[in-house]
Amino acid sequence: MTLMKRPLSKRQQTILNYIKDFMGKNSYPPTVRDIQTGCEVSSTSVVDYNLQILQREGYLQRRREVSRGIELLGESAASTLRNLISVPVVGNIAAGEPLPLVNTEQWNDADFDNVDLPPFLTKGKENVFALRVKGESMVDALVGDGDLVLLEPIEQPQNGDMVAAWLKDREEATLKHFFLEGDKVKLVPANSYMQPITVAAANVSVRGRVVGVVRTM
Amino acid sequence: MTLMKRPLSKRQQTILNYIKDFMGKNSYPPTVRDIQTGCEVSSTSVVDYNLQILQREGYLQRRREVSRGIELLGESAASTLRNLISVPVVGNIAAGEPLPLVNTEQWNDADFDNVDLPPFLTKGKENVFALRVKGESMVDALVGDGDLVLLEPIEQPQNGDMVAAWLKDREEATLKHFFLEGDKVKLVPANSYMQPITVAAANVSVRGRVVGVVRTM
DNA sequence: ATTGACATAGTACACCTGTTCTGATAATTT
DNA sequence: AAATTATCAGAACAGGTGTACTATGTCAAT
Repeated sequence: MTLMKRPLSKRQQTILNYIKDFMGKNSYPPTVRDIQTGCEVSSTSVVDYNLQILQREGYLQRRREVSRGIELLGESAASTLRNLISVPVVGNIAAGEPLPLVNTEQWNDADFDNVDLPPFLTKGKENVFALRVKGESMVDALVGDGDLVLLEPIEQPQNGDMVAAWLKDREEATLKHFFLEGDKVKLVPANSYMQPITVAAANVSVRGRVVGVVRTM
Repeated sequence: MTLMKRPLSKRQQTILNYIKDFMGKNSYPPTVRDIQTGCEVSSTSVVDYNLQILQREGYLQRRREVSRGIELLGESAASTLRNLISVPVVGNIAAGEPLPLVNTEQWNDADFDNVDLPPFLTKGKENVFALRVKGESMVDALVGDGDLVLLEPIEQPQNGDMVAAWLKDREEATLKHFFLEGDKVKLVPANSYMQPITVAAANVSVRGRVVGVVRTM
């Protein structure tokens, strides 16, 4: 979830996300030197310096006298749960805004805000990512402003998959059921009150298969 | 299903319980010397010796090369999961089907299917329950067939809350934003393309406030 | 009594790890 | 430009921490 405290520097954000990721995987907190190498910092003192700031800003608690004495606070603490999958929110999805390209291999979770979800919401997949919906343009997919769409990176969607696609000529992002019909693609809304559209296959750039939607109020 | 393990000695039981307790309180595992003093053992080697046995018997996993490299396994790990909230799916919500009454106090989670959700989806509340949506009648709330609606039991909704309500005369369940206007209730859909309705307050039976929606595909 | 597996003590060592110190660089303010 | 603050780099120290080693005690089976 998006943090709304005083803005953290990029390095502080990276460190915080690294700690979350580490604790999710290892059940014990990282050492200063774990963070140093994991975040590619050149000195332990820099880690210590930024940990002090993260503590002062209330993101974590330290027990200076003991090793690995880091405790995450607030929302950050959720990621200490085992079996949860940390999903990076890599960008927004809106009608006029291009869909961000996701490179599953090279992205670093530490660079994004993360949400921690149970496996049944991510199909157990490790490489699921999320997009935040801006605006009301996805209502025909039963998705509203502020919702989180969970996507599995996919190249070749199956007919019937709900996909996130970029329509090049319309300059529009959309969430619809995908059907390949010859050299055309038929896109069917999730909301049966809306009408399907058919466009040239070359005009459609699929970015991922929708595996879930999450909304909080 | 439970594997018949070899019985643990009193000291091993003590150590195992100490580790659980420690991790529950501190969010990081104890050191060998923490265990030594905490369990009143006279030597670190004795702790090490018993930890080897606990590992061999499958109660925990050790990362010998790192400090505090203890991970609880099996049932022992349950205490690490304490932050996940188990939400019972107490029934369905559909246009013609009455909303099930939920008695927060007496229900037994074991009687229902449960989903385990991270706190950010349940507002951290312990008594959230879920309803499975049947049919397409909730599309004006951006909720489709099969979706899971998360509800917090509530008696007196605030104006603007999204609530699950039963309209007595129409015999219809619905999800809408609630506004009390004198002796009437105005119900506004989440989907701005749909129209609000206004009904007599006595005709509306509110069952809970919607805190989230979850959809998997 | 002897043996051998199990369990416990005490001690010491080597590496892990948090911390501190000094200094340098970058960004921002005066 | 000068001053101030924020951030980073490198190195070194001190105590924390896992582990190894040896010795002792317990107890049942032989």
